[in-house]
Amino acid sequence: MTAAPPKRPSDSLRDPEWTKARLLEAARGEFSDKGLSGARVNAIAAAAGVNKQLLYYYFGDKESLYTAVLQQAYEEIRIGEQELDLERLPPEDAMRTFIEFNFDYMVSHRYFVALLGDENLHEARHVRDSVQLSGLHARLEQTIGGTLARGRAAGVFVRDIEPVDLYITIASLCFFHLSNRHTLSAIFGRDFTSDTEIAHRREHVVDLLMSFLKSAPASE
Amino acid sequence: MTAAPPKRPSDSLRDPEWTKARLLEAARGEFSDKGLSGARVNAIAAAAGVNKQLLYYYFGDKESLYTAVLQQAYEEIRIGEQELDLERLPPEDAMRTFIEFNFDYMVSHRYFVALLGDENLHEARHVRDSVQLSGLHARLEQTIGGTLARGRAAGVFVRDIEPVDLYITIASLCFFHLSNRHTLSAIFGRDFTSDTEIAHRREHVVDLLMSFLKSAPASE
Amino acid sequence: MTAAPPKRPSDSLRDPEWTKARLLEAARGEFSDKGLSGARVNAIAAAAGVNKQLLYYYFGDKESLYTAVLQQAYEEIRIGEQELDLERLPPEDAMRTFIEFNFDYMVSHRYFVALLGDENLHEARHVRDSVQLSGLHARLEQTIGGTLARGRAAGVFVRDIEPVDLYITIASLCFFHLSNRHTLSAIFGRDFTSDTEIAHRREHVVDLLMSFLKSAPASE
Amino acid sequence: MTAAPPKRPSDSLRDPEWTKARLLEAARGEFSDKGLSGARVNAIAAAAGVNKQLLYYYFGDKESLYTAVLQQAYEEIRIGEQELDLERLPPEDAMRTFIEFNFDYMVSHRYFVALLGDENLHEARHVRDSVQLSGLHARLEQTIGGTLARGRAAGVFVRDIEPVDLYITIASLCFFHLSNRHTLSAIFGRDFTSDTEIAHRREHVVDLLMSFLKSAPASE
DNA sequence: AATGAATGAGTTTTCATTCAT
DNA sequence: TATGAATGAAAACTCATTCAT
Repeated sequence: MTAAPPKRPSDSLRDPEWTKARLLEAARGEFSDKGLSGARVNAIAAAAGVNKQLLYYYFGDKESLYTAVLQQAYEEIRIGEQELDLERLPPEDAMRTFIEFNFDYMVSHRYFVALLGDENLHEARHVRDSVQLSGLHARLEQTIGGTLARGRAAGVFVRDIEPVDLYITIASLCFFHLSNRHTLSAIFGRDFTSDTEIAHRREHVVDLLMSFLKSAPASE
Repeated sequence: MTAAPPKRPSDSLRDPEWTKARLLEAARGEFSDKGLSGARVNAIAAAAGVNKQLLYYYFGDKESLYTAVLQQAYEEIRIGEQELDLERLPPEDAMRTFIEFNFDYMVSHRYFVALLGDENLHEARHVRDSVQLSGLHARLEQTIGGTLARGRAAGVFVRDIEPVDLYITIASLCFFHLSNRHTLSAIFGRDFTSDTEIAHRREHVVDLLMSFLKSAPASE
Repeated sequence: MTAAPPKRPSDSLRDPEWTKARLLEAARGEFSDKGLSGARVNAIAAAAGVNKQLLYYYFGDKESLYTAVLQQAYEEIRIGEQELDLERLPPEDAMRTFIEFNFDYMVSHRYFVALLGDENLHEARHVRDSVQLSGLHARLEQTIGGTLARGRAAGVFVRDIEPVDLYITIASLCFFHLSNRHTLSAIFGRDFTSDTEIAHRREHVVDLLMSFLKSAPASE
Repeated sequence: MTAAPPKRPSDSLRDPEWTKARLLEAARGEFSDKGLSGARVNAIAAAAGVNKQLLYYYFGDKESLYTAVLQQAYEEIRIGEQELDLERLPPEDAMRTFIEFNFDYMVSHRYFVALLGDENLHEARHVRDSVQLSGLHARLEQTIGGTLARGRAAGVFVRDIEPVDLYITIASLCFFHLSNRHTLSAIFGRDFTSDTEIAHRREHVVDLLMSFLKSAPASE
């Protein structure tokens, strides 16, 4: 389940915040289903239950709405990560928690996976230059870096790896099996979306990553 | 480097095979750049240097052309894999070769990455039900399975892992850093597309995967 | 003279009912001139003096507009018939009035003749299954049947004939000389569209039908 | 059953007359099904089993082919009428035979009905000015006129009616129930195409016409 | 005589966006 | 704040016709 739906309008039909939230939610659904070009402004307005013109009134145009959706999506996951409060945990637990959070977040927020896929088709031109987002991600880098450092200090993490490199590896393993689940299912003639398959992959991913961090690099 | 461009028409302007090949090539470019909905039939015909109607004459409609492009893309990579002739190599070399081939193929065939991303947005409805593709991938599964078995028999691979699970893990690590390179670059304010970065990641991916295969699972 | 044009918009350019009526009127003209396939959506919009897209906004597509035109055409003639209020007339007058109304209606509503001709080319697929139309025609059948019965009861109509059979015969004689007037004129090298010719035929048709109804069947 | 299909090509694929005949036949089917605008040159060539370009080679363009089809259709019915050799029959028999021939011809050559309907949509511009056709129809007028005269001379026909007027009335009654059978069936919710219905109508039409010709005009 | 390849002009339809209220 | 009406530009697709062999 995604973010809680905005509260119903108390008694008036005129609740701008609620209307905007409904539009954003509808847009997120449409954009993640169809992509930026495939999405229809009509469909978004209809799904939000408001007049199409309101969308323009609040968001300017289709592309700005898309940007707003992406912005919100990134904020939500990064806030979720911060709320894990990894510093309070021993490094190994912290890392495992971080990996599992990412894995589970993608599973339960498939729209996030789809949105990012589509935004990459557009060369990320809607999120690039967002000061807000770079701030959020600087914090993310620090969190991972801190956990790694604590782990190495404690002797549980042996590998020397850059935080961003590790993040990309984690993200790869949490993201790809979902982003590409349809083609994978098609070419292997098998359904990769069952709970069992997902649980199996979760275990594999966590195992792979943790054992990597804890193992010594191959000497030569 | 992509597939070699079809031979020029010997002496005539009327060479249907060549025309179809040019259309496919142009379509591949447009579809990987813009996605199915974003692509313009006009642009494809123009890029192929032919009349727009020829596209319909040969491929029926936009969506069938898209399907043809995907089909061809899958065939090319799978043929490339088969030409590696992994059976001739000792298991460890075979596996490393397979991983490196996949990594390098994605790097040099970015359109493949983009096409698959877009096709997943459409829930793989253009490749599903392709008998041809499922045959190609059955062979792939056998190749990986064979290499794993040989490695375990020889004692170099300790992990017990399903071929398809391993394939997905490999693909994740070869694919994601490219499919999501734009958002990654945007959020971390850094360019992940330089040769140096790519080489760095290649080493990391191969290292991660090989050491995983060769390591013992965590005892409990 | 066709149906009165809808009232002009009082003071605003935004009068959806008026716009729809203008579109229907323009469509009726174009469809009856060119048929469904020959008609051009562009021409209809231009004739209605509105943007082409409005046509889609209000009617969905070309074929639905065609259906709406047919529906309206049938409604108008059947309403006209009902307004004759045949029950108030003695049966012979009623029947003559009905025949003359039909004859005159076709003459003054040539588009109706053309539309029906074209709709038959399409096997009536646009009017089939219209509940509204079958209701209207059930009433028509009753009206004719009632008049026939009254006439027989009064001894003025001798022939025993089914209402629908009679209707088809009447319609044949009122319709064909108009629907086929161009080929008739061409093959006989004569103009059948002059007022004199029409008046001559009217007399002939009424005479033929009335004398048939009043005559005894050939004994054997 | 329509005109006998042209003889198969004896041994060569190159039999221009046969090819032209197949094209005409295919065109007749397509034009009577879809009308001039609805017909597709592609479909005609495919149905004729020949290359589309041959159609242009033999007939020039779509519209000329349409004209050729109409020309042939008119010739065939008028030749059929002449072959009745009405002069050899007593006038009443001759007239009844003429009426029945027309009725039956329309029933068994529905394409003729459809073609004429469509040609009237085009204001008969494809048959107008055909010297050949006006000759054929002059003869028709004479045949009817002669039969009427013989009948009046013999005292069996009482009515004084112009040959062309009579022809139009006959044609109305033979044509309309077929040309408009789809809308009639739709609006009355009944199938007018069964053999029983057709036989019923045939009797009615012959009865109506013969009794009209033999009856005295209403005195006043 | 016959064919498959190729085309230009046009056709329906879609869609983001703006206007008027 | 909210709405339904209206639009222009462009999209996919069609189709009669011609070219080259």
